[in-house]
Amino acid sequence: METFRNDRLKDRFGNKKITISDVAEALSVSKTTVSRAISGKGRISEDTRQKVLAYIEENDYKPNVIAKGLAQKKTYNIALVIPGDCNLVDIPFFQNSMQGICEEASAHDYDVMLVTTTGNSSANLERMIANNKVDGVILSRSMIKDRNVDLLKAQNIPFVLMGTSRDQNILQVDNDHRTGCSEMVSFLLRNKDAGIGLIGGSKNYVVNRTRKQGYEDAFKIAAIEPNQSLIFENCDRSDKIESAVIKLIQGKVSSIVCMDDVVCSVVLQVLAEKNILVPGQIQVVSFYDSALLKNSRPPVTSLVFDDRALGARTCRILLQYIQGEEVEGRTLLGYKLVIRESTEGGWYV
Amino acid sequence: METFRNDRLKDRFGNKKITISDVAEALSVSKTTVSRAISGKGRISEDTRQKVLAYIEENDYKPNVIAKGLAQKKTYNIALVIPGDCNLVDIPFFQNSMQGICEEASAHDYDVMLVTTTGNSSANLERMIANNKVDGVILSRSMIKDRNVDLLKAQNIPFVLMGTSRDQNILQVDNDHRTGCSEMVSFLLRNKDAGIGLIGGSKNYVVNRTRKQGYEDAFKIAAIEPNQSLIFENCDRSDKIESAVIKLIQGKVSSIVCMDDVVCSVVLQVLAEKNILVPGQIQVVSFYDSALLKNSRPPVTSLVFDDRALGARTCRILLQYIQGEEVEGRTLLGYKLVIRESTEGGWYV
DNA sequence: CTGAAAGCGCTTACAG
DNA sequence: CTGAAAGCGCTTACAG
Repeated sequence: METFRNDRLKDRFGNKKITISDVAEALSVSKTTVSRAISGKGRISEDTRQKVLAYIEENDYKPNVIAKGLAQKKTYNIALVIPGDCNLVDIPFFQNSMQGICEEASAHDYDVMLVTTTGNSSANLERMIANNKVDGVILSRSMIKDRNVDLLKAQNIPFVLMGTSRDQNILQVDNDHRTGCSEMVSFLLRNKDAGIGLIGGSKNYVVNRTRKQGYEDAFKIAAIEPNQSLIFENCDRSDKIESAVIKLIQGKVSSIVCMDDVVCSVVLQVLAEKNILVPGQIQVVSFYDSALLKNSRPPVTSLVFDDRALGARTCRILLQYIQGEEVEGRTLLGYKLVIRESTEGGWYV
Repeated sequence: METFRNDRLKDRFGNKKITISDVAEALSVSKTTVSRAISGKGRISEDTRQKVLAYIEENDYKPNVIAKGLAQKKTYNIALVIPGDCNLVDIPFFQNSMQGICEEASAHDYDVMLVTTTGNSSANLERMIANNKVDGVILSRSMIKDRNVDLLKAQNIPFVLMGTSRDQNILQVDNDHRTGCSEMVSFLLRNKDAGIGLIGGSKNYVVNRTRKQGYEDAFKIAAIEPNQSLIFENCDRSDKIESAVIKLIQGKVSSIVCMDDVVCSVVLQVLAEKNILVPGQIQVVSFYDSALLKNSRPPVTSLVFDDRALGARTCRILLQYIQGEEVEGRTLLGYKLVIRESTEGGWYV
């Protein structure tokens, strides 16, 4: 078996990069001048500025961000905290928002450090902060009780939550799940048929509670009392979902609202096995539309959110905050209600 | 709407951190001594060493890794490159391996920077490298032609591929897909029934080609000629998968081998719609077992890999390489063949 | 065993 | 408008 050894250690000077001193020397100006030409700070004649910029461009000089950071007591890094043990339904969300975050960060010459947290330990985040490696932190979709929040507050580190919290003192950016869910349930309620079941995942996730509020809002708007026996929360395993579906079938509901796509895919399977037609006998909708449902049969009516935009927006707000700009305490992003076959049954029209 | 402004900018000294100078001064020793006590490099009396360590412990001093890095021309960061636009089936893989990478990196006091690449552009990686922000790079599951590899080679940046490449000159760590797939197909071939269909995703992914080789290996071992008309590659959309399944049903195969879980979930759906019993009429196996299939009915026989261990191992090898240690050119990690209901049909026994 | 000094590659008062 | 100098918080020859 062939082995490798890093030979770069020996000829360190093989790929030596050009520094600000080199530029200064070549141009017979001071490092100060070069620095000013680049940063745009401080007075400098347009002439020398152009001269420096031209030289830099031509010789492909890239300032060392680490050194710059040291001098400015900045790192030009932010941390993204994601749960290492999240469940399937959240994964596409993280994937997409991550990309939005990275793009936005890049655009402002920031980089993103990844922190995974397992269970309720914030050891990794603690280490990252102790090491001074980041200027701020993005927390993703949080649990009801989040230790990371406490840590960040105690250390006075700028952070924003990509998600929703009841804590008014923390910056938050989220998709408008509540309004979206309300609108979707209102759509189902348009004929005043209150036989709408709800199946949701763990109540430990704030987002599930928010969605439930949207469901309730819709009933309030329609001035209809929701039937509590049709609501099944904390269905975090497929057997729980299955038994919920069976009860809803027995209850002869006309629709089943799934709080997320994992729930939805199990619901569809169970309905298929029981030979219940969708939407013929029961309509199905999902509060979240991910790639998971892409191949579902039938395609299901769902709320769609732009997670990538969410990530980008969250990142931008953190960066603004870090730079001392004033930012909104809470930002809510839009949604789209997409009607698909799973609610196209015409029997109720 | 309430707004926020970062007040930390004003009282910078509010949360000033203790530096090596503070420690040195407090102990009436030089910074050199403190540095040596911490790093363990250079001669130092056990006495002073303990004294320094005790003080540090007590006063919670954490060296500034950025400054340390500047002095050593290191960053203590590695970059993880993941495709921003990967398809669903890869997401759980990234999620799990990511965690392994982060844990291993943490254990060696390294941190992980996230780089997402879209399409075939390596602009983000280029920026990260130009900015000197990382000591090395982990590339994840690559396409047949990967521009990042060219970039990294040209710049002479240490990197390892978490995946497989035919290029013998790049460090690679991967699950042993080939042997695993071979063993699974051998299991199906144990009764010399060659009616085994294969449905796979895009051939642009190296991993899909590797899996196919495993399939072929098994036939070779059994001295049976595979029937080319039962092999369907490049099924990257569900309609392609569906038509492949239909042809396989017409071909009266006894088994369908799915190259990944997305393929598998579509296959199961189509079989259910066509009222084909699994495993009664057709057995189904998948080459990769992710959370995606967790709720499948019936549970499917599959290869299971430890992606988290893969990530950790990949990270370790990169770190060793960066430090100048000798490492294996290629490392292959094990797998487990898990027999589940989808192949438990007794008709062929 | 220990320390003064130079240096990593930048920025930024301060002085001119 | 420009530059010398000090400084960010470390490390590391070099000398003692």
